Amino acid sequence: MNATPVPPRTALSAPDQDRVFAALANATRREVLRLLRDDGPQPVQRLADHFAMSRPSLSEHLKVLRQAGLVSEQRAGRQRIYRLEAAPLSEVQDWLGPYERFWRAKLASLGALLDRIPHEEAQ
Amino acid sequence: MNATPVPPRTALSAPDQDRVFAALANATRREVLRLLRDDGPQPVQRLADHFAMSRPSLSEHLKVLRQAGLVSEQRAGRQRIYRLEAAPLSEVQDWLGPYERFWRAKLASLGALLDRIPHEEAQ
DNA sequence: TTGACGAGTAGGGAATCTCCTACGTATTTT
DNA sequence: AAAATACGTAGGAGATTCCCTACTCGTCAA
Repeated sequence: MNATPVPPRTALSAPDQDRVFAALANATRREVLRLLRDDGPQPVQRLADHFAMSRPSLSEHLKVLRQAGLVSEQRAGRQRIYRLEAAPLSEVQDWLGPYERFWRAKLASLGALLDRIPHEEAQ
Repeated sequence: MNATPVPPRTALSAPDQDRVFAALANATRREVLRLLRDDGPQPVQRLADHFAMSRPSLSEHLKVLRQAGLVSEQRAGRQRIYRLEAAPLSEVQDWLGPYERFWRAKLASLGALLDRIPHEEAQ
């Protein structure tokens, strides 16, 4: 009964939360996270292949992600391997928790409403 | 078997997601959401009581939240009652889904690591 | 050791954000 | 009808974002 199944998670400070949400508020950065998630850790050049923008601009996006704690970098020769760090996303999920009942209530009543509408096959 | 337990949820377009995440990337706006969540729908003046900033500035924050679909406004005399709209937050949760296994893996291994450290009672 | 390569930084420009004060507008009270 | 109330918008200042091109730095290959 002394085991620690889940380590303690410290809630992020407001500025840290700002940084995480701001990092996510950009389609390029979300796509980087998706690539790291689906294709695993990879160097900058391979990430850059997926974007039309200049590589230095992508470098800046990576910096924003790093400062938000969403990715980490590991040097390998002259490459830098970026890796997804999902911990801040679990903080986002924790933040969402208290709101969940609101959208569940809404979706449930909308579902009930839809059920009351006669189903028409064609328009 | 023709009932609709949950209504169809259309995924947000990238610019819409940008708007939601950007709206959340500000402590004042997150606090507004919390107030609407915990204290229910309320007029602008009552929200403004909680902030040091000018009321017009808060009005602009409310506009950002409105444009992200996170709040709705209903006029009542010369007041405008703001209400939490949690639907976009459920989109955020959906977006988080595919990342969940990453932080679960990380937290689990960290938990296991902590379990291997001898528990010391005092420093 | 010289050159090429992978990646970050510097600096700059246009747009956007976040705050302010002043003002406009609709509604309610007197 | 006039004054007060509740709120939004206009316009502006200063900071930040997001993109670019040029350049620097470290590492590997010839």
